Amino acid sequence: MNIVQYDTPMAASDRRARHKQQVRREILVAAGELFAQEGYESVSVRRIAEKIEYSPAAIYLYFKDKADLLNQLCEDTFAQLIEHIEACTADAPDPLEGLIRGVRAYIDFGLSHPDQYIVTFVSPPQHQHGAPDIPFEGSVGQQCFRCLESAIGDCRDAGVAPGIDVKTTACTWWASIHGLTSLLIVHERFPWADRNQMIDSLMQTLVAGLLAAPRSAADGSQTVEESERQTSRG
Amino acid sequence: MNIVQYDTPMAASDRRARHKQQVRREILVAAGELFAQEGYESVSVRRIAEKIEYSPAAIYLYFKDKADLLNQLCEDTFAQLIEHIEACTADAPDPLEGLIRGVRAYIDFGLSHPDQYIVTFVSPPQHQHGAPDIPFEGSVGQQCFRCLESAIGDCRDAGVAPGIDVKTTACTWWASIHGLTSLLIVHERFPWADRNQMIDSLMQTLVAGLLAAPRSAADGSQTVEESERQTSRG
DNA sequence: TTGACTTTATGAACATCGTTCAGTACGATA
DNA sequence: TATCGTACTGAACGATGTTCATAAAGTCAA
Repeated sequence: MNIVQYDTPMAASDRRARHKQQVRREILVAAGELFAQEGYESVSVRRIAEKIEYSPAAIYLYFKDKADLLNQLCEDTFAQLIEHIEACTADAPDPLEGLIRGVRAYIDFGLSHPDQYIVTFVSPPQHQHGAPDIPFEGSVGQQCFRCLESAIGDCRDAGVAPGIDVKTTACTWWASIHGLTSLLIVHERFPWADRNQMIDSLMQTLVAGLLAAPRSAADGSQTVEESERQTSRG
Repeated sequence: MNIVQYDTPMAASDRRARHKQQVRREILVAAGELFAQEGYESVSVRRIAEKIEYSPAAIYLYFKDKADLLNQLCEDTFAQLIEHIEACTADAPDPLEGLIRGVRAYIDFGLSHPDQYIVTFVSPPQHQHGAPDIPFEGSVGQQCFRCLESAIGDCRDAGVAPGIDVKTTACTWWASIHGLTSLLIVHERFPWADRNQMIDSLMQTLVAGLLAAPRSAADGSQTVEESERQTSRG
């Protein structure tokens, strides 16, 4: 940090604001590292304070809550998520490839930011009784879901799966992807199959589902029974 | 409860053992209700004790931990789930139909026992760092997963998808199914597509994935790229 | 430089948490 | 009736998230 000896009044208050932002960032970084290493629940505010050599009470000058700390971290990392997905899908040769790359980017991101992923997607939103509704409209989550919707829409428009309902497909895709990501994080000790093989298998299944989707939009709901009849009795 | 006035010595100790089991059950029921209503983290041992009108310390005569309490509840849930699935799949005409019915039974169970489902599958297992591993081998959870594995194995053996790796497929199926179930429960306010349509869409996708699986076991990992090439450039 | 005012940081405290343990009450046995 | 073992409890411990009065430091007009 620079040592400024003679300030104009305005420069002084500027520097104070800058310093405040800096301390705030310092807290976030420390908290982020500890949460990632040992999990949100088992990291105390006192330990975060100790790491940055402040008193525990100081943290409450910068953040409302311990939860607020994590939420701010989530905002940060999910801005990164969108950035990451867009970077991975930018130069895809076609819509389906873009969709696939985006999904892989999502899974990778979740697995490398497990704590933030759990808080945003896995934990039930109601913390206490009478907790304020956190709005979905305009959230980073919505932005993220729209990313998936538009990627699937592009595939449909490109003729990959002309008959699908984009919203339904986006929901089930998200469900599958989230299912794998969250289970791998939460049930870490489960005797999973090989991780990459599972991701590949899921991607293959999702794509196969797209390609096998009904060619006309009308009769989507009967398809399972049709497939089943074809297979089991033919 | 019967009032027994004259016991033989053996009958007396029997009754005491029975009473102990009864209290144990009482604790589990109370804990289950509270966990379901307000979540594991925000229910204290003291509140559970208060509900059954015992002292907090009494609970530790029956359970090692607060976490142990949760684990016992999960065992119960698994047992119910297995029973439900087996009832639904018992008279299936063929393996694929059995698999499909089992999966639907799983989702239905989750959606109609949302709180138990969350406690068992969604909430991260409560262990500190360096806590002893709770063994998966021999647990009811393993039994449950084997149920899915064997259903998928039966499909493979029946020629539905000869080339698949059963374990990998079981894992990804569970991930997808769990993803949908848990998201529908946890993010209740999310603007989902029609619920039944989503379930149908997921089932269709999973079955399509099975049918499109590689016919030989060797080259599973390349299938996504193959499918994609076929679609986007043809 | 002084003195008033604002911002930043802290130590002590509060309520609550999971958990333990010495000690009590009580039914079963002899 | 006396003894023994089990079931149970009250009080306490250390740790948690959070608050608040207070102190220190910084800012700025005079």
